[in-house]
Amino acid sequence: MKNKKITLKELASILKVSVSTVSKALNDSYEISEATKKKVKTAAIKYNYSPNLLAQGLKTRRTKIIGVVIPDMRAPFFIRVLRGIEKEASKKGYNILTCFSNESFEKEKATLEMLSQGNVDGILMSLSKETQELGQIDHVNEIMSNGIPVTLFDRVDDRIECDKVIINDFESTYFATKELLKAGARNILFISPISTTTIGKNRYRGYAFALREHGNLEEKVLSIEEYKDFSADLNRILSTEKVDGIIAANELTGISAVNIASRHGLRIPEDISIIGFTNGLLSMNSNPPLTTMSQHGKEIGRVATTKLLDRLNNSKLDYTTTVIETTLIKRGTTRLGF
Amino acid sequence: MKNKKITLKELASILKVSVSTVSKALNDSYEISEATKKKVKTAAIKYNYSPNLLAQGLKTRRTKIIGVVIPDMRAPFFIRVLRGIEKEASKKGYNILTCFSNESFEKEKATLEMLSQGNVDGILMSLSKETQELGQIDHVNEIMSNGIPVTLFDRVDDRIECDKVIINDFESTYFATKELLKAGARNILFISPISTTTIGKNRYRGYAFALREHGNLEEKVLSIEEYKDFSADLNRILSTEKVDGIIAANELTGISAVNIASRHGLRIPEDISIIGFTNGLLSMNSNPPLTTMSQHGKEIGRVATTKLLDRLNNSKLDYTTTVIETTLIKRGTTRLGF
DNA sequence: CTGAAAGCGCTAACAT
DNA sequence: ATGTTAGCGCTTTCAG
Repeated sequence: MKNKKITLKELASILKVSVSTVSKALNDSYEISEATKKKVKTAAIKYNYSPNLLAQGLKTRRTKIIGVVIPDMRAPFFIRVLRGIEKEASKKGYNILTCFSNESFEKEKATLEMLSQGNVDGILMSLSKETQELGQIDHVNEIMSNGIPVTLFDRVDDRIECDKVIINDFESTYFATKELLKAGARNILFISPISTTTIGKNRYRGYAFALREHGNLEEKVLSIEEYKDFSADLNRILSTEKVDGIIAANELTGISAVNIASRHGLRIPEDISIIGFTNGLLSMNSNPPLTTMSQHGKEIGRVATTKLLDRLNNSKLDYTTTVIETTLIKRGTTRLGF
Repeated sequence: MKNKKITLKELASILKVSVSTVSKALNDSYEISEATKKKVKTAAIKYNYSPNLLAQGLKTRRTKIIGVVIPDMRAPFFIRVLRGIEKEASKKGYNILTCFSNESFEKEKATLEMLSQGNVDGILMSLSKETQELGQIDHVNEIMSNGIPVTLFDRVDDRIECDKVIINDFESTYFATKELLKAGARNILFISPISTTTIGKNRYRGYAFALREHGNLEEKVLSIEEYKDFSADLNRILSTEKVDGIIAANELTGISAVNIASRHGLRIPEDISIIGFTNGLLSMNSNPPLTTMSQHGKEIGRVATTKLLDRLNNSKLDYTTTVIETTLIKRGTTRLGF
């Protein structure tokens, strides 16, 4: 009996009732008697009926799909966020349409345009690097003016009025730097491949502020444009300068720093302490395991999804910004007990 | 002028022509004169018209969306495949609806059901662990009988008739094992967290075959059920037995093996050689960097997408299985020159 | 070359 | 409590 898809109309004619009766029965309308509801529902199962989502969406203006725009799918952080989003969304009966902007403004814009063509009820996104460099926000505002709510996470823009979920970037590097200072480090290098993003800037500020507070210690900053040059750059710095602490603004550079320092003959954490960002698989499995600021990516995804779904059910809510606090996960690249 | 979304009907009334004329003009129908085509198209841009994908899909039975079902989003391999899929799909004007089965049969089944409700033109998927353990294939056959083509990748089932993209699992571990033998290893441990999947079984067979060929060397196999027990299990083996080579059937256990062996006081690769699977960030960034079998995940994704899209355009094609050959990436966990 | 009209599968007033 | 009907926005015969 389970076979080809069947339509409402066909089901109605099998049951010899009208389509609207079937539709209402399936949707548990108060207008329909319990008896027919039961009859319709069992028939629906028997004939393997399931509604055509396109038709339903066309009619109700609801697709139960939320679009997710991720800047970089290689970054473990975003993957964790995605996990959080997927879990929460599927719990609430929503599906996710995942798209990647690859840090490109044009791709991001094109993605939003396609998402605005009726497929999704709302959008979760993190701004691409290029978008933040260019300071563009029109494309985001435009999709919202089309009635599609957007919740931004991680990389946001103050000028966009919408729900946001961010981490306390400034404080996280501020505290990370203080930890290294407490452990005795005085020559702390800050490594960032995201110095052009809002979050990258805030992380730098936290680092710089801690140094200033601590007797105006000298800043050492390595901004990375291309990953391929990074190794050479860091090696040069380690050869020419004394460095006894490193703070990396993302996971990958943190891990690379561990490996490079280690090959450079430095003992970790005896000679140099290192703190990274994102508590992902890389950090857990490096040698030694990397002390890192956990951004609670899954939680960010979960909260962002909740906020978006809340808004879908009540568009009158005030816009809010939620800050997810980071946590320092102490592991082998920093001295114990500090 | 760029503002709210506008419909075909509205555009038609602005231009004082019929909706069908507008529709045909936009779709470059031969029935429409060049003059009106031009007029319509410029107006479409001026008034920021773009078609409602739901309505279009309802009518044409084409959504330009392909569903992707991934068993485990933490696995770097699948993420790489996803990248390949996304890139190829977006190049061809398709979007992807990404879903995760989390290695659960029920979730996989539910996902396929939802994907069969009209949202997607076709499906790319890799079977979940549980699905393979249970040997279930009905849910896949059912969605295909609903007219939605499926292309399986990596974890496939011979009993399902569809397009497939796989790697040469047997050969890859066969050659990997031979490499370790050539380097002098005689006590080679095979670690697998996927021993219940088809690919896991084939990888085991390749390993076993190489040992048998080489004078019936003794097999040592560690099958992992739970990651959390893994560390203890491996430590026990390393304490009680002589092991001078390890082949891990996936990336994560390969990396963990490196760390555990290293903490165990074994020098890598002098005392023990290790080969992992998947050429991901973890392997590149371990210490020492892991020698690994690259499965060319992006290529798998690209090819699978191509095959699916080809079938969407011509459902009469014969089903084919494409094998993507693995490549051994030699790095620091195996001795040079062997 | 253009337009009227039917209909994809569904929901929801509005009858009855 | 059930049915009739009018669309959602689009494509596509079929007429003109």
